[in-house]
Amino acid sequence: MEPFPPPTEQDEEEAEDWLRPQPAGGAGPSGPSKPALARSAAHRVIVHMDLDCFYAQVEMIWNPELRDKPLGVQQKNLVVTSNYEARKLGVQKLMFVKDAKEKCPQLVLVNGEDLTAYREMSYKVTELLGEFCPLVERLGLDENFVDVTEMVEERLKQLQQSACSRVCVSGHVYNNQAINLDDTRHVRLILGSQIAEELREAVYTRLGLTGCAGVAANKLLSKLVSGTFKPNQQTVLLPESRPDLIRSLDRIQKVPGIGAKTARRLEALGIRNVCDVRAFPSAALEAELGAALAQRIQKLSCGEDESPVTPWGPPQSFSDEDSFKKCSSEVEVKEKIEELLHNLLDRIHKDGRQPHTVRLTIRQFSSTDKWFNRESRQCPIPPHLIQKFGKESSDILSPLVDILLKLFRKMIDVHLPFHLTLLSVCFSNLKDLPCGKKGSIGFYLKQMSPPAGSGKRAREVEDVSQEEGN
DNA sequence: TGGGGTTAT
DNA sequence: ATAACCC
Repeated sequence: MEPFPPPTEQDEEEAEDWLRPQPAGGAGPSGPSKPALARSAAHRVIVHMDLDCFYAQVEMIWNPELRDKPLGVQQKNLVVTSNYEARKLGVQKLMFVKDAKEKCPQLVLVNGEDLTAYREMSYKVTELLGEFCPLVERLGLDENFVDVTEMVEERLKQLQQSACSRVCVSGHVYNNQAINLDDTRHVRLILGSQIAEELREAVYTRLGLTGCAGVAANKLLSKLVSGTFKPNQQTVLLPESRPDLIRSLDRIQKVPGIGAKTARRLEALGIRNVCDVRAFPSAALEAELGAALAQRIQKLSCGEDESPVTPWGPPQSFSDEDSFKKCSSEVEVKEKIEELLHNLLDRIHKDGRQPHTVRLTIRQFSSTDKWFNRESRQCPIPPHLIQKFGKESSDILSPLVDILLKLFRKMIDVHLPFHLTLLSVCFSNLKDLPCGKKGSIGFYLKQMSPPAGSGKRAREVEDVSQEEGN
């Protein structure tokens, strides 16, 4: 499936992850194969792209009148994102609506609980990046990693042939470090910064979105460096500045891959920052966390990350959820499930593949342990129902509701009182249609354009005080 | 704290 | 099925 160069001696040591065939997305080196050159690339060049306040940007594209106003995107009682106008006035991410309104009474809020528009725009970005280079990995809706090593190697070759060595960095250099053009690692990263600039430019001119980029030798470093200059700028990290970037992580949880749980366990060991991790005896750390996690953490703390950029293509699951103050009767549960299913069936229909598994997730109220008391049950979808996903026949709906209510009763004894605060339905184990042919690659494109003059989306939220549920 | 996603166990 | 991670 992949033009894989025959192995040589030097291959043994230098074979890097990105050289291996990728699982999905039709990824592979394009153009003429040049084995010797590709293999000599001991260094990868990775771009991390991070769109600026993504939800707010999408809203401003849909409704340009919002552009010069302080804007917040609201989900339930939270302002999950705000534009820079609002941030200047003190409205930060994940602020309570109440606090945000206090800080900034002129704040305009739009409801962002329906992610459809964001999701569609997000895939357009990933797809656009995929036009430049096949190795694009998504992280959430607003971030992408791009492995531009191959592009850099091509440009490096051209540069070396053209005898004129005028290369100029695009954007910032981390720490303002001096560039050494005799160091090919520097030159590669500079070429990477030029590519990053082109990617950002394309995303802006074709989709109207601004964002930041970081350029470095692996995913971890590119992600860390991309945030150094914040709205709509980019930064490249040269190898000599790597220790500085790593040291700037004052708290261990800022290392991507180390979340709340491990951070707390590490803190119990007296480990607060990256330097502490490295100073800590490996054996003791492995005894505490297990070998796999301990070794990963120590690598990350040194800025080492060999994980490849892995394109996923279309999503591997579709889910829809809703949270609320209270849901305590089976009838309400059924209504909520029907709502969730409507949205999901539509999305699955547009996708074209068929799910083979359904899952229901609930969250029960508990005053202690405020969040994260979720449980779920899943089951295979009966084959005769699977067939019906392609058709628009709405008689899939009630059998699915029945299945989901059975799953619900596995978790909740409906004769006893209950108090739910969240319901979620997830379809997974997606498979292409048996007929084949059309379902190939390309991966995802929906037709949707901003409503031009057709009025605002009626999504503005005037009154925040309304409650859901009973 | 939302409304999603992923992988590892 | 859960638990961890990411946004």
